[in-house]
Amino acid sequence: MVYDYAGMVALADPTRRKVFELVAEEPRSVANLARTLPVSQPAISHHLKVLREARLVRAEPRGASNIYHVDPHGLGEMRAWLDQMWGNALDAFRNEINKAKERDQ
Amino acid sequence: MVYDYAGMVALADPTRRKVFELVAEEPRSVANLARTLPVSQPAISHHLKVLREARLVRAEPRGASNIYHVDPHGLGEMRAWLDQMWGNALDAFRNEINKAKERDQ
DNA sequence: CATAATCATAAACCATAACTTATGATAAAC
DNA sequence: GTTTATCATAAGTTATGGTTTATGATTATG
Repeated sequence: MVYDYAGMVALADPTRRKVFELVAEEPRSVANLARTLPVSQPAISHHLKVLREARLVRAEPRGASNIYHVDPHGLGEMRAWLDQMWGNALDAFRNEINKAKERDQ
Repeated sequence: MVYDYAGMVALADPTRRKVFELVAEEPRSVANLARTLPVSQPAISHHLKVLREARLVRAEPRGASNIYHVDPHGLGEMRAWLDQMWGNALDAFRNEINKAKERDQ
């Protein structure tokens, strides 16, 4: 797995999480997001850049606007990595339980 | 859903992620983690506190030691929340696709 | 009882990152 | 062609968070 955790970092910030959720709800322009959230337009642009580099969203130019959508591929990558991580964690946990049971016999 | 994202924040830091992975591999004491990783013992304690408050790990005193384990319940909560989040995101994405198709007919 | 080991917390420090204002570039509208 | 709207980037400030050293509390060890 070559996933680099960028998605975790991206979604760890509350403002950025809100941006993502709004974009996930329906595609939106930067201006729309800036109007909706209580931060400046450059702040929105910056958050979108982080989300973009984490492949959680994708920009699509429409005239002077940039419409942002979720990127299902990036989302899938992150999901796969997390599924594996806590799959491993839960497997290890089950092993511990079993070892403990054997000891107690 | 009342999940408060603490798990995302917890796993966004590389050191903390490493701590979690080591604990997930097998239960470990604070001293063991401090010996294994290139950070001080207080740093380890601090990271464990964040992971604990996110309910990703659980402490179990054994003499003077504190043995940390993964907490399957907290892990399950985070997983459920994420599954719902990107479930919603992917549903919304599919809706957009369908709307676009209808428009193009 | 004295010493050593384990751990959590507090204080201080520093790097990073989240914001703001300012600016320039591109595209639409008039 | 001028103006207006949209957006990204740069510079600078503030806030946050990860780290270390110092310390005290608790538990085992001799």
